[in-house]
Amino acid sequence: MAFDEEQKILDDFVREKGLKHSGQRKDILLTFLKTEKHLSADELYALVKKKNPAIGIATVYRTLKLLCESGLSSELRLGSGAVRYEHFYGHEHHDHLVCVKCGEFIEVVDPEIEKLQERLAAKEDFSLQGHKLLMYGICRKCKG
Amino acid sequence: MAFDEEQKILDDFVREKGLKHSGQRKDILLTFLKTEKHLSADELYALVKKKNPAIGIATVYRTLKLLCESGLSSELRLGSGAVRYEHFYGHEHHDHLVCVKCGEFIEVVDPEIEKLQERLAAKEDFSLQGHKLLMYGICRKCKG
DNA sequence: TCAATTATGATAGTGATTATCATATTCAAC
DNA sequence: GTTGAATATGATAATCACTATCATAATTGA
Ligand SMILES: [Mn+2]
Ligand SMILES: [Mn+2]
Ligand SMILES: [Zn+2]
Ligand SMILES: [Zn+2]
Repeated sequence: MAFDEEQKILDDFVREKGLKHSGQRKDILLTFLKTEKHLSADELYALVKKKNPAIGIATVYRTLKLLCESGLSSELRLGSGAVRYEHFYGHEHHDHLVCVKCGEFIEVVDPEIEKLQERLAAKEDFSLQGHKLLMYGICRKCKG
Repeated sequence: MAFDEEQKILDDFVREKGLKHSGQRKDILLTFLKTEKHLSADELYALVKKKNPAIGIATVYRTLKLLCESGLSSELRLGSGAVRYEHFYGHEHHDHLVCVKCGEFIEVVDPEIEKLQERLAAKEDFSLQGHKLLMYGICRKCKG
């Protein structure tokens, strides 16, 4: 069975919090991990239902919250509309170029930008904990 | 009467779009301009009502949309919760340090970061139109 | 096996925003 | 100035993405 590491992370998190195990959470986790996309709760719900049609949307929301808390997933908020979730564990930090035409995400990192953010925060005597950088524009494909 | 430039921008925008003028929009604009804060629609509504108690929240939302379209205001989305609006016309582009404790915004710019974003986008053959950089952490005051 | 505790699914409720609609205003043409 | 077609407004219903509630089911340590 794949995704052993990720499953262990969730199991440990659940145990540590005094929670109990459930098949639904496992189904949701595995479905989430199988897709490398930036999914909304609704989109993930649709996918999980193929494997387990009895599942409820509330459980998907509850599980996504656990995945974020345990470090397996992280939120992505663009404009209005639903929050999207992406893999976090085992993925390097990255920022996103978002195509305003087709909605495509391009994942990017620039170590220099990361460093300059630290410098910028330090100048304000601000303890930087994290950041979200979204860059909007037109992707290569959409430029034609 | 102050804010002549801004009023002209809205007037021109309204005329160009074939819309009509209204006192409510003027009240909302002037109230928005008088406050240098990052306001939500509800907060602005509360302020405008002091000057014009008959005004409706729907008109505040409609006007904020016009202000953004005409380049007088721009949206700021942090986490969940209401969208916030800040002055755009006559203000240099800037990004924000957001204190996760007190909610304070610190406005910052780093020309090098701006430039590196362009380089990053160019590398992906992506036409950059804009960006939103939010940096989260603890501000000087909250560190004590 | 048992009992305490947590998980689940259905669904009601919420908060922010948007749509609808009857009425009021604006404004160009007379 | 009056008119009338078009837009604006305020009240409020509707929507969207969640979040809370609750009765029932599953988990788990004793
Ligand atoms: Mn990503
Ligand atoms: Mn600002
Ligand atoms: Zn594209
Ligand atoms: Zn602070």
